[in-house]
Amino acid sequence: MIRIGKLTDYGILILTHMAQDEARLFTAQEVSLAVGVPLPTTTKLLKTLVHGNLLDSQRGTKGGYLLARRPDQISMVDVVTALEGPVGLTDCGTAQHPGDCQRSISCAIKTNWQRINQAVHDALAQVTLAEMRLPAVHPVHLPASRANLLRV
Amino acid sequence: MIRIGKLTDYGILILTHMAQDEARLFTAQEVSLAVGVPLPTTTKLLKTLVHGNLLDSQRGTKGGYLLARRPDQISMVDVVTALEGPVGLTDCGTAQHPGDCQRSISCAIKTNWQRINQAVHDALAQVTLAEMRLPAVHPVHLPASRANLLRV
DNA sequence: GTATACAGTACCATTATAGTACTCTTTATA
DNA sequence: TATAAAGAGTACTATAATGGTACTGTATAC
Repeated sequence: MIRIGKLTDYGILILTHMAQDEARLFTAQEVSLAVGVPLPTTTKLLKTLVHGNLLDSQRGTKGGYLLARRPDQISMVDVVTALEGPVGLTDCGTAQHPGDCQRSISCAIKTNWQRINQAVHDALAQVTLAEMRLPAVHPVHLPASRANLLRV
Repeated sequence: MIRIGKLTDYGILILTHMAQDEARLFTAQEVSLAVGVPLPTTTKLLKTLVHGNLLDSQRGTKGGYLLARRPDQISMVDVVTALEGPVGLTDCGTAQHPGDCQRSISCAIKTNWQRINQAVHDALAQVTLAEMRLPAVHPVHLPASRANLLRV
């Protein structure tokens, strides 16, 4: 249920690593090695995170990436939004009756989904990168699931 | 970000429809027509919902499906869990260091993910099928996103 | 006994995701 | 000012999950 992609997982790993030394400039190669994610994938993620305004980049010989804000100013919504795309909902109605809100009950449902969405959004907003560095209060070990997916 | 599949969306549509007449027996065909989802897909979903103990089924000529519990006793976690699979997390560590919790920071992150997971879980648990029948307090219309995905 | 309706399973097509490669631009420094 | 280091941008491919369908089996009312 409710999935978060591998790349987002990596992205959080990357940001958490960089948060260890929050003002430092990291090269893509450094990050790749530290986190254990292949360089091409790492660079791709770093670029995306720059686009999402979570990282600043510096080009040239002594270039690299660094956090755009302090770790406690970066929440998981920011990260997930940057890596998985914008918040949004499907069009109203079913496939058979697109946009036909009056005809079906689906529109009322969609608006209710937004209630849920908001709750999920808030949940993600509450956790910052700074907190992710710390161990959870009650660490629990759940059994592994299939195929490297984070299933919430 | 955080996606809910089309089938889950349909499933909620189906359950919401059946909740209109909560003690009645519905045939798969009836449901299919009412909700506007093709019969094969509808039956697949109905079967899955029976497995998830959200519906009871009755075989034979006068058979059909009905809600296993009252609509206010069925939450969105139940539905989403039934249709998208069990709650769980990936294995600890990165692809390079599977299960190697000490070596990397990822394990601490995973346990923190569970905090988020719990929040999401709670958010879904708070909304019941009974509530889904009602219009939201503040209905908002967000722009449509791509490819029939519910993006939370 | 037969028609109806659900149960179970296995399969195929589509699509999103993950991952990679290649070319271009910027900048420090020798 | 030439060069090498490092990021920017884009486009492509393979894999895997999802969505959708078909087929065979089983129960039950009339």
